Amino acid sequence: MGQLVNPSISVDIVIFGFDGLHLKVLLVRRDSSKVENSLKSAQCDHKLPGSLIFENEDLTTSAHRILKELTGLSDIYLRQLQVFSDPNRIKRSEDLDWITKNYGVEAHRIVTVAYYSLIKIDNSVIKRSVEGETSWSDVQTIRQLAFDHKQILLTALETLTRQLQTEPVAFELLPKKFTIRQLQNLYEAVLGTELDNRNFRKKVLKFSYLIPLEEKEKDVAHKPARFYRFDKTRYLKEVKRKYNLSFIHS
Amino acid sequence: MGQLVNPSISVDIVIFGFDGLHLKVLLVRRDSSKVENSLKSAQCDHKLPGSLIFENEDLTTSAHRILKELTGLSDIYLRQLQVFSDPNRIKRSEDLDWITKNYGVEAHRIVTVAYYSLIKIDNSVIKRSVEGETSWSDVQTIRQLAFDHKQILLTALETLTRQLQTEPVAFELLPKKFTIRQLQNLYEAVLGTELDNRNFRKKVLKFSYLIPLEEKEKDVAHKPARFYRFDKTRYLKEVKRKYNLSFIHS
DNA sequence: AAACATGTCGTAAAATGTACGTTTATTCAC
DNA sequence: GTGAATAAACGTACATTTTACGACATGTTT
Repeated sequence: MGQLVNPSISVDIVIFGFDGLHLKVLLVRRDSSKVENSLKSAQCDHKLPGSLIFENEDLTTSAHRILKELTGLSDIYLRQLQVFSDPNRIKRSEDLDWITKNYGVEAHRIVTVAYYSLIKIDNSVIKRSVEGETSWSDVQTIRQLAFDHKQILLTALETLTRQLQTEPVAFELLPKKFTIRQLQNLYEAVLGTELDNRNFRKKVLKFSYLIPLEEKEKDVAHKPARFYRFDKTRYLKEVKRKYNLSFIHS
Repeated sequence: MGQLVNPSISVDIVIFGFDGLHLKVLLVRRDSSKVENSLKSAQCDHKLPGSLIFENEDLTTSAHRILKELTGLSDIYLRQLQVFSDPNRIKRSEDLDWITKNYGVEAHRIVTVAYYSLIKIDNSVIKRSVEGETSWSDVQTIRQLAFDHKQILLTALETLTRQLQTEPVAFELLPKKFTIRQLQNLYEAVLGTELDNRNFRKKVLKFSYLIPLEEKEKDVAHKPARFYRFDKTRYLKEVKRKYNLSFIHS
């Protein structure tokens, strides 16, 4: 039996945000000053926020802790994505150096548990984390990421695309008050398609959990749009109702 | 920083099978003879097949290895489910004893990566694994499992239910040649509903990837049903076609 | 031959999706 | 002010899919 030392475990989080037009992801710029033979290519020094796990705690708790450190918030949408465990996922010497410098550990192998998280982009995110400067990047323009983080991002994107069509996660990315147009822009940005506004309205306005507010847009050069909010309680009721009905039909 | 020893990592697999009427899951009976203060409750000594991971390999590879040991097959449907990492998920002294005896390791904490797998139940499964006797159990009748394996099973069931409605995974559970009735029985067993046979037929027979065969049932007390097979290539073509079309519509 | 279970065909109503025309409220340029 | 521009909001006709269920065919058991 090839009894080796246990791998280290890390948590990495794909944090999505939406600025009204484009889907964004929160990245950390790796601080090259810490590493001796500093990172060469300027394109390659961004990574997903994350951390090696030393604490004796549930990994979801660790992920929430990382989110709290970055945003100050603790009630953020978070979901486990997948484990990335390729033994060779971190093998480049500059990557290993960075880990040693940053965490003070000689890790021979790191298995990472990827999470993805949806936040309202207006929630203040700190400019500087323990890992380096943070910034929002447009998902479409990202070419390279450190380690296997590009692959993790792609997996997260797939999951988001699928989930957006089956669960009401869009509202995690929008402000509390939003217009139908904003909702549509989000769907168009993530799905990469144009949608017919008239049919989109008809569809979403049927949902009992989209509550129209009295408030309307201001200072726009057209008929001002009504604001709506998402009512989670009503959503759960509607889901339950559908679920019950499905047992009546033959 | 609470620098502790890295947790051990295990892989546990929920292996589903279908006997024509009921959804089954492959369980291992824990060998109590190995443990000094042997397991008391007879209901509690079943677990999911799995293994602690010592090898320096991708966890999916480990899962495939475990499946190969159990079934002799290597082309089995396998999918990562989720990580279970509660620090207290394994704390009972008899559980820790069993691990020590079975793996020769004093594990202080085990993080497990759960997989789920779908197999044709007629594929021979070995009677005795390194962990103990194996047997198929009816999913509906399972009350308790060792560790947090009941929770893992429930998560797998949820995933299977959802996946059955969006992807053609049913065919992984059925024999290569199957009747529409068998397919319907599977859906009814997993979804827990009765379906209208006439509408079910209409729906599935529209799929181009369900290929009718010449062969029919024999020795049945009614009109013998035609056999069908699943054509994966055609399925992929049909998916691609739909995907392309979705970009034509506005 | 009757009873039975299931396969097979068909059809009408309901629900949902698609395409697209029209009206309304606001700002801005003049 | 007046009209153009803009996007919200409303409406309508048609196509497609889903659901419910009637009627009949087929092969086996008793």
